[in-house]
Amino acid sequence: MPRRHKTPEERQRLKMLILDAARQLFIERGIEAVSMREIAKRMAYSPTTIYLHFADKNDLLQTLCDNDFLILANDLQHINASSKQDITEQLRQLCTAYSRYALAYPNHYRFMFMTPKPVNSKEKSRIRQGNVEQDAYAFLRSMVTQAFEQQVFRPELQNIDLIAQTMWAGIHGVCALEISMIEDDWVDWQPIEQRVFLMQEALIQGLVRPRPVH
Amino acid sequence: MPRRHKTPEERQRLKMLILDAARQLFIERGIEAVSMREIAKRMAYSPTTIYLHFADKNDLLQTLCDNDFLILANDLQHINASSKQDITEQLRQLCTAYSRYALAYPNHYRFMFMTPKPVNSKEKSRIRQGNVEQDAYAFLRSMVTQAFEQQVFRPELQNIDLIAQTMWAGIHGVCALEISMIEDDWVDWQPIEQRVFLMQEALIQGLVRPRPVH
DNA sequence: CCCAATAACTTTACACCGTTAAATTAACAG
DNA sequence: CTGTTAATTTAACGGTGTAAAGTTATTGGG
Repeated sequence: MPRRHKTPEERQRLKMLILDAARQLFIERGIEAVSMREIAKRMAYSPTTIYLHFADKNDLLQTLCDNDFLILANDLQHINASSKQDITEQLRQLCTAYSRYALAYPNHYRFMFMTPKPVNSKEKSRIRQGNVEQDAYAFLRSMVTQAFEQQVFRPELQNIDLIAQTMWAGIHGVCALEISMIEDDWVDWQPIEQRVFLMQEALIQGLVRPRPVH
Repeated sequence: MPRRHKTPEERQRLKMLILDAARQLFIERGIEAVSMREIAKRMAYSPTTIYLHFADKNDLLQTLCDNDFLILANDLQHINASSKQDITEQLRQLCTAYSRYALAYPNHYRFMFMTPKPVNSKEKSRIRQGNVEQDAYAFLRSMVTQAFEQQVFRPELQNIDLIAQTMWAGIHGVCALEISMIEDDWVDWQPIEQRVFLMQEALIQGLVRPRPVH
């Protein structure tokens, strides 16, 4: 029973309904269970209705993802609050918070950082790039910049993006291996907390200028 | 035109034919183009013939993967040859060789280490686990063990697997981000060689006992 | 007040996919 | 020569994403 000229609020509500159904399916039964037909079934609409609000499946997933990026960025915010602590301690906390997020929502994380995406996805995103409150990379980068200005890194390290990307890659590596290989009993995996912790410490030790020995 | 009692050699040859077709498709058009039907078309058989030699698609891909694991392990072998060099230099070379492999065959790498696999895959593998010449993790682990015995690591690091897994995760992180995010222009990615190099150095610096300062 | 326009939604359809079951073919054993 | 059986194909099932066409029912304009 269609109504002509749905209000923008109603259109938004339906869009949310789609996203909610998708997210629920995503969480309950994993990413491979998320099909357009399944989403539609769950919200008691026909599959093609979804295409009135999203260009295609990827667009839908991308939108779903945007939300998760915001949640991640938001999770990181509270670190800065306790800014009495020194900057390396804050970097440590950043590593911990990031890995906690990744391991708490492995399905989301997989889609966010472990799946190649079409190139056009940036323009459509509603996240404001570079905004520290919405863009987790920007947050990391700004923290690294702070540390850099306090000259905590080894003197030969002069490229802020390179430092930030290396830290990211380190923690990402631990989380990504955990998510992909958790079922694999080929390797005698050590506890994930220990792996995160050692990576974090190794990165700090490896990148930070050694304290002068008296 | 079926022949009764195909010889084991012929059966093996057909199996190879399937694997070759799959691999070629894999390389040419990416993993999502590798469908049973496409493979069959390429080798001018019917799709169902494949199922006479492989249990299902995953079994096929797993077998394909086994080969790549062997190639990786083989790529690493020659590092030990030049064993005159000190062990940290060998660890550096291991990092470089690993990342070179990952970035040269991103599709293979994706499937090997960035895709969750069913649990039963180990039993069927023809790779001998723990064999340094066939198992890349065993190779890394043995090299870390050597280094450990020479007491090159920081004294608080006593868990060999933990050290090995952390080194792996670091390099994996760089490669995995590169492979997944290469198209992403959100982040101002620094050159991949620099990212690999800094990770490698950070890991060494972070894990290795500092030389005593005179 | 009525009717045509159109937004909202559904039905149908296409071309794929992995996989199974049944049918077909042809070489061999007796 | 014939029945058996291995090798292979055809047909089919239930799934996928998505495009095109069809169906309503409300609404703005004459």
